[in-house]
Amino acid sequence: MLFTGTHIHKLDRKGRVSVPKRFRAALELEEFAGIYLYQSHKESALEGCSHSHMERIAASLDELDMFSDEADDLADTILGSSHMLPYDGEGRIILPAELIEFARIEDQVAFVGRGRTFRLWNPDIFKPLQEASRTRTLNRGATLKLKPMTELPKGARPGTMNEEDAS
Amino acid sequence: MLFTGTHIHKLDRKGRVSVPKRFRAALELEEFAGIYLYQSHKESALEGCSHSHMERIAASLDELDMFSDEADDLADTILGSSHMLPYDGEGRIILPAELIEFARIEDQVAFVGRGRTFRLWNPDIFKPLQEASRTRTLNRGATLKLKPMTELPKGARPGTMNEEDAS
DNA sequence: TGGGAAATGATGGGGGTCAATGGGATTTGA
DNA sequence: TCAAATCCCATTGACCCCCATCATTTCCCA
Repeated sequence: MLFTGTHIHKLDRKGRVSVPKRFRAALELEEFAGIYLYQSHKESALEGCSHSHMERIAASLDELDMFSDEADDLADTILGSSHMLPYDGEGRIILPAELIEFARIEDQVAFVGRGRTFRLWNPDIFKPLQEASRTRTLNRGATLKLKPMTELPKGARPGTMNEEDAS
Repeated sequence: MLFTGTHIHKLDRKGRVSVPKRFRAALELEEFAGIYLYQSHKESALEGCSHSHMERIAASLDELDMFSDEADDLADTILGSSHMLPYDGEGRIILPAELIEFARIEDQVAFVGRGRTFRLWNPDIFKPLQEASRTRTLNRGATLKLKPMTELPKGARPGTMNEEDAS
């Protein structure tokens, strides 16, 4: 149930692109056969997630004060600008023109796994950023403190579903 | 079911507008085939929801002190000014003149998903506001604290069908 | 271990279907 | 009786189903 790796696929003349088989497999138990995409806040990229992840975002927004400005902004930015994209018979989606333009995608799309979510990039834009990010990580000598297995929620091995990152 | 995305439809000469297919699908199990609309108290927009959500609002109002000013005001603004709008055979509603005027809608209507509810806007008014929301969200460095999967309602998660529930 | 089937995933494109829209006809209700 | 709401049907264009082809990987067996 994790999205991992980078997969580059072609955007065809009809605006369609195949969702990588690995990603589709990670989504196959979902009630909605397709993915959600919305514009990233920080990057020239698209954020992608599953239906259940989107439900989780909506449920989390419900918890914020219903009339707070922050909830309003997040609802407009995430829920209001998201696109629900069903697969066709071959597991492709149609990338809306608005999103193609935003992410400055041309004839290729990079699907980049980020665990529970993934991103879509113009490969030419993503590549140098990835290198820079790798360099920063190395220079920083960053290490990741792993949670002990025993603290993970039940069923977290194949069907893991608990982390806090929504960026 | 969730309301997501922004869908722009045309308001015809008879004051009719098609409810987006995706939104109708999210409502199809409702007992009332149509939607509720009322004036937003913060924005130049219309709040929209399903019959069952309106029930939920009424129930929440019940919990407030029955004679408080706040309950009075909310009852007036929400329940008192709400319109129950049935679909015609093609899934359209007739937008009451009062609401068209309030939201300053002209020949187009933007349906904007907000999870359990949605809003109707004049697209020309909504667009710059959405941009501003995005900017504020970015500057605020806002991240959404996601609820743990286990607190989501059944059916909102794929785990309902796999080993996670078995234990 | 090399090479060729066979299976599977990715890509291309034709055409049918249905959602969105427009407008006329009929009914309802004040 | 008139106006507004509802029903009904026509049009159109985007989307989705289907199939054909191409590219890779896997598998099998010599």
